[in-house]
Amino acid sequence: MFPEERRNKIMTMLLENKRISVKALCEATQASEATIRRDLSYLEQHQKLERTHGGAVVLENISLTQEDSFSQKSLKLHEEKRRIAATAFHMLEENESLVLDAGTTTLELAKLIGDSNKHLVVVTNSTTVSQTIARNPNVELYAIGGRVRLNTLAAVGNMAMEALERFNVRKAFIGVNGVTIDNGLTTPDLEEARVKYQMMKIASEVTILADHSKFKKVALCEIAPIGRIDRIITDTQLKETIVSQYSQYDIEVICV
Amino acid sequence: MFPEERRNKIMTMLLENKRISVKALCEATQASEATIRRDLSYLEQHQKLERTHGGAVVLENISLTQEDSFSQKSLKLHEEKRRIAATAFHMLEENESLVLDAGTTTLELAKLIGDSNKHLVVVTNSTTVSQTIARNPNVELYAIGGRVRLNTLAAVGNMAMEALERFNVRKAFIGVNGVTIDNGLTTPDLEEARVKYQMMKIASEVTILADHSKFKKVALCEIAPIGRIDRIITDTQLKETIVSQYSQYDIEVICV
DNA sequence: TTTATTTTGATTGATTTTGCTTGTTTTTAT
DNA sequence: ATAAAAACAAGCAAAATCAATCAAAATAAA
Repeated sequence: MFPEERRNKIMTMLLENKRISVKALCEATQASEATIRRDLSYLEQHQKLERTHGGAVVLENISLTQEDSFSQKSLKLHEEKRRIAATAFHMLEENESLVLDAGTTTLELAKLIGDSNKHLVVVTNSTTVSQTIARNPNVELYAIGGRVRLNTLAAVGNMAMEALERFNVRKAFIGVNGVTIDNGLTTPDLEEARVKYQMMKIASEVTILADHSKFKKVALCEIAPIGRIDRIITDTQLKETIVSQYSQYDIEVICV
Repeated sequence: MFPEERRNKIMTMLLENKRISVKALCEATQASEATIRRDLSYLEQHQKLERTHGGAVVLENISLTQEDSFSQKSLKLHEEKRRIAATAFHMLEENESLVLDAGTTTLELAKLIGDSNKHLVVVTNSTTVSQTIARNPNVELYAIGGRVRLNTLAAVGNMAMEALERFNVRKAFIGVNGVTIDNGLTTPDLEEARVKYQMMKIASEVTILADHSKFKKVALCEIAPIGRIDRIITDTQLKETIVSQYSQYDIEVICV
């Protein structure tokens, strides 16, 4: 068995079980432990796996809070979210009013607002967004109350819906989990979907923040049909053919 | 199970629940407590989590500027506030409902609730308290919305007042800036005073959390007369003569 | 074929990991 | 306040795993 052949086999076996022991690899390849270890060392140096005492495990990107341990891909996706948020931020004019929902991309926007001096009126149902935006003393901040979903820290339910009704804002920035022409905008949780829809209703201009991975995906609950929105900000990896489809519905697609 | 594999599992489990106990990890990984503790130590050193007695919690990237403006206040008499909060916490029964206002002492109480498993229904107008309490998955959390005062991160104003009206809770825990027999409970901001009063109205039992430094002080705005409350939790530095005065008004004063 | 290079497997001592035990600290209950 | 219980850190020794070294084997180049 050639060295490369053996390394391929190692990777195959590793990906099957997410883990693999040196012993199992010796059996499978009929090579000595020393050879296997050398292979594992090599593969680790080439960022193909992570060695551990007794074997190896697949590279995982755990830790949502620790950004340094993010894998290449999710780091990149994060970079894209930041660019999307930055574009949205630059669309904001002085003294404009906006509503922000809960989500990772909108949180990025919140960070930009929080670290700026822009005068804004912000409405949000997200505890996290509130706290972030509060760093900017020039913001007039309105928190939407209601039952709090603990995993997203967003207020939902009737109270949130009614509270939102009282506001009228210029722009809405909404994060979603799925975007398609046929199924429109979708998200996994029904109550959050309703809140997001309500946010759209109270805004004169609706902008969706969604990186390319959200397109052609359908989540469980519909927020609104695609015709309900005015603009999507996404990243440059979105195919031109998809962009043009949305243009037919009078939706401005901004790729950054 | 390899060490790295086990640590990945720990992080996965941790991120699912925001908190995890050593015992649960022993069960899940079939490793000894010593091994788990070593792993937790390792992960803490690598800034992946925060250890606690009995387990670990996710790293909260607490809001920075706010944290600073808080920190000076909360550093002062911090020990006392923690003890006061702990006493309040032990007064809570399973499945009880309570309302918490914004403040450093109530935030200490929120931390205790957040790090516990107690089943509770919590109503609060504080973004910070919300986020802290949300660490406890057994809490049903209701956020009070409204205009957010940026320096305290508390919702105030008509919206907050109306939202509070909808609730009826067992216990209210209120922080104040001044406590006297004649002027009652006082605080510097009028709108916060009104919210605090509203919180008292919707609770069947009102407990004031105030360290000894708040006594014989009068702040600008009155929250409520002293007769309106049922109990004060304070620290042991409060003079006995003062304690007895409040007893005449049927107010239980607990010094811890 | 001869020579150089790479790869491999075996050996050895070093390192890592682990569970146990000890006594200490922290937490909880009384 | 005090006692009991739980959780902890530190040290230890056994087992597993590893890195380093070196010589033999395989491969490539001359």
